[in-house]
Amino acid sequence: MTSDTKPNRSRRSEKSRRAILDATRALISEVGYAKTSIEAIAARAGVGKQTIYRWWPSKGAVIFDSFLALSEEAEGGMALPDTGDLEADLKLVLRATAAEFADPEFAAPIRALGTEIINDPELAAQYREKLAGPVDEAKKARLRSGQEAGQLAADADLDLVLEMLYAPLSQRWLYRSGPLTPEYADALVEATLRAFRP
Amino acid sequence: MTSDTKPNRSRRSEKSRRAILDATRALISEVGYAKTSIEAIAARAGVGKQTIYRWWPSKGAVIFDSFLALSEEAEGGMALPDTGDLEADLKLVLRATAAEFADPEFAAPIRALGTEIINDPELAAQYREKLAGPVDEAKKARLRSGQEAGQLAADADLDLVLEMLYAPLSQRWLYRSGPLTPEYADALVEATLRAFRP
DNA sequence: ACGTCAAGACGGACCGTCTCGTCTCGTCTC
DNA sequence: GAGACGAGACGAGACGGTCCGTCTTGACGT
Repeated sequence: MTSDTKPNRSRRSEKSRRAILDATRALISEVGYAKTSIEAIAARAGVGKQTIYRWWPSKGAVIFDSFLALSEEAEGGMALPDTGDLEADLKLVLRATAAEFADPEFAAPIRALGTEIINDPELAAQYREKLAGPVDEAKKARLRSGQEAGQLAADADLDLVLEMLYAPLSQRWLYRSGPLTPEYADALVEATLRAFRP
Repeated sequence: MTSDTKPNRSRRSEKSRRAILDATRALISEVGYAKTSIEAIAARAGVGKQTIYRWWPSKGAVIFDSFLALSEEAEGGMALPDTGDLEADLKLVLRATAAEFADPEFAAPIRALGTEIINDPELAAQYREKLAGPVDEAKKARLRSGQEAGQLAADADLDLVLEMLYAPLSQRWLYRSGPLTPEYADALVEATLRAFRP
């Protein structure tokens, strides 16, 4: 009855897939999230609309995949610095994160992704699993190392530590409620470590 | 709802204004943000579309005003509890906030507003000034009282304290990255107070 | 009389679906 | 192997929808 034949992955055109993902990223950073339409992506990629609808269920999924592809390219830079000084390492990382957020080139796509995630629980789950998850694990690994070195309370809830470190930064950026200075990043690290010191 | 030179404000129909704002809130909590269109609002409110476009510049502005009206009604309940025990008071408030977020009736409109704010800097500024600002001031007043009672470091940056208290909660809810239990709210308060204790 | 009002027509942008005819494949036959 | 065949993905774009933001109409209130 259901002639809902699923597409055959092995016959998929890698060229079209890349073109669509590249066009998506280009359009988002050029004209912004709101004005990026499926039609525009298809035209830019030199692709039929059906080729997009065949492989992705929604605009959010396309945006998500264009991100996933980007992060997979930069897989190597996943390891966080571990000089033995947790506070110094965290300050370095949080300052870098703050600087990234300040760059419009990075900011626009992340806002686009955030917008989709807020209104699509399924996409949110995928985001946590495939993008945020691995990064958070790397961060928690560094915290655990600090824990073993006695720079963090042994019973500290690492998920909570992570949230207290990053959530204020994310929120300040997302809602544009304040400046993202290196001093702010430092204050965040200092306060969080004070809360969870051994 | 900013600078309207052309239309004559004194002739504006209060009945239509209320009907539009009420219909907006009703639609958002019924069918969700994405499916709430200006046309649907006009039909629901029994109002011509032009009456909306005459007084509001965008869908985001209508949504924002429907919120503003709501918060102005509940102006009285702005004062936070002050029993003298800062930790207990904060736990009470954060638990209540967590419970509010868990209620779909509240959640949907706040997500809608958040979506608009992320992609509209001007709306974000208005949000901070007219909605978040006063609430944050009330919260900071309670923190200041705790500071004077010696329950918080005298040199604590109250903006930072506020962010460390609320941002993790907001982020967890916005991205659905974890449960919002009373225990979580308590842990957040305890960790934050530990970071800023005298 | 004037300006706002409800109602809705209008052109335009995109949506998601649906053909087209073309271009790749793997398979089957000789 | 070589050529014919068929399944299915492809680019292109027409189609009926929804919603946008503007514009027109006639009723109503002051």
